[in-house]
Amino acid sequence: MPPKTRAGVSKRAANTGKEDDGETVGGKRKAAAPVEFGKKQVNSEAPRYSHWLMKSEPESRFESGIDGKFGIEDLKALPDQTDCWDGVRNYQARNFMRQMKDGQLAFFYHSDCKEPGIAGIMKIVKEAYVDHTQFDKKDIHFDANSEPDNPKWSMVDVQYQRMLKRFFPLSELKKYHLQHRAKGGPLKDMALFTSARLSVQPLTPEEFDFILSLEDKEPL
DNA sequence: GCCAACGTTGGC
DNA sequence: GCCAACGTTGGC
Repeated sequence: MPPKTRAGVSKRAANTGKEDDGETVGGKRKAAAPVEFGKKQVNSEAPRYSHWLMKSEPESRFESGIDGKFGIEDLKALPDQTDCWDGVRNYQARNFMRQMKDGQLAFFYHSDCKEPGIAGIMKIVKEAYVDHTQFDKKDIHFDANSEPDNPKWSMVDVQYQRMLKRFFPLSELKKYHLQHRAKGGPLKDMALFTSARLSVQPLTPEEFDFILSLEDKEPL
């Protein structure tokens, strides 16, 4: 149930709902999109991603009197170690969740905390369905502009898989990213850096595998 | 349909 | 706490 990022609903949202289907993202801006996912695909089909990274804030931070903290330890502690990833209020992030398939893996990323970085791995165990919090007036993610017969926001269920053998700090990932950008390598276009604020991001298998391989390496 | 203003994210 | 980056809104 925890809202994973603070993404509140904009008070100024006066949405007609027209931006909400398909791959087109809310904004019309050409979005500095070094990765192709921002663009509308000419031949319809959205690219099929197989791996993901999802951000959540593991440390307490009160907003409207509500603590949105949710780290990987919180997920691990739940019954079935499973939870719904509610509270996403960004179209790009939502659209990625809608592409997620049962059984796919996602990194659990800790954001907005002392040590941001990747903490562990989870699995998608339920594909996108209606995020109920958009209709709950008392929920911090309530969206007055979303109509029950045409809900704007979706969520997926995720299940804890395991912690990484060691934590991968953002700072370390960034060093690799910069190296790879200069000389080539799997992390050269990683969304964590090219679309830094996106809370749900796709990873290529190469990115995913490379990051996993760091488990057996010394911290850079 | 452009774009300035506003609000949020999230690293530092 | 600061503030750069950038998505979203809404005036024109």
